[in-house]
Amino acid sequence: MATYELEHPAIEDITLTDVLFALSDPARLEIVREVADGPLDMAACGATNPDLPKSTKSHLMKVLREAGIVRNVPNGRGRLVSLRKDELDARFPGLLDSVLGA
Amino acid sequence: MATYELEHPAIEDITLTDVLFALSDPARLEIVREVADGPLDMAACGATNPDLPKSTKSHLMKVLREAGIVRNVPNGRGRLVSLRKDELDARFPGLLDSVLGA
DNA sequence: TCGACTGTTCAAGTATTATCGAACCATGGC
DNA sequence: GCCATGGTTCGATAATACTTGAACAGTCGA
Repeated sequence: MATYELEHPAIEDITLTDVLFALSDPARLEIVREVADGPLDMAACGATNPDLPKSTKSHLMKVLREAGIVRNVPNGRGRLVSLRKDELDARFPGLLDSVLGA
Repeated sequence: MATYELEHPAIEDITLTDVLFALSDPARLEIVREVADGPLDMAACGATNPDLPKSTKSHLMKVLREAGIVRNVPNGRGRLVSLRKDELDARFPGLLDSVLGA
């Protein structure tokens, strides 16, 4: 299942409210913080919630991905998660930095 | 009913996720934009939705107020709504500007 | 090729939010 | 004092969102 590409919205289709909503959940925000320093194996994300069911984590990732915040590409038998920082900065200047800096 | 003060959270009790959630709704975000230029009579807010039921508008305001985004004080027979800009800027530097600038 | 590992999707249940009418209340103007 | 104005609260219903188990699929290593 880690073989195919998942859908990612184009930058111009990303909406501010969707981004804000995705970031408004503590668990999702935590994942974003973890990924902010560089790409991470999806399995390595959410280390703070080690007992989080995988279906739940998959859903959290889906919300972040569909909001345009995160990129999620196949990587071996797993997936690699990265922040779409440059694109987000271009679309919503300063937003990500202010959220992550808080 | 416009006589008593409503509850407003202290700055230090304002959480980032609550703020982001409050701003993640288009109708609420619109109200914030309207108020960004200065205090406004509550009746004047949401001019874009003129047929919005007052109970609905009151609820939207409540979410914004409880998130710490807006101040809502009695004013004659109505209420005056204003942005808690300075406080928000102090607590989450750059956040408001990036959201409003988007 | 056969497991073990990593994730996705589906479905069902739960929980949170949104919406809006109705009842109610202060204030201001007459 | 009375009424119209502006807004809150409550209660019910509808709509979203969250959570999780189960079933399934691609990949890697032995």
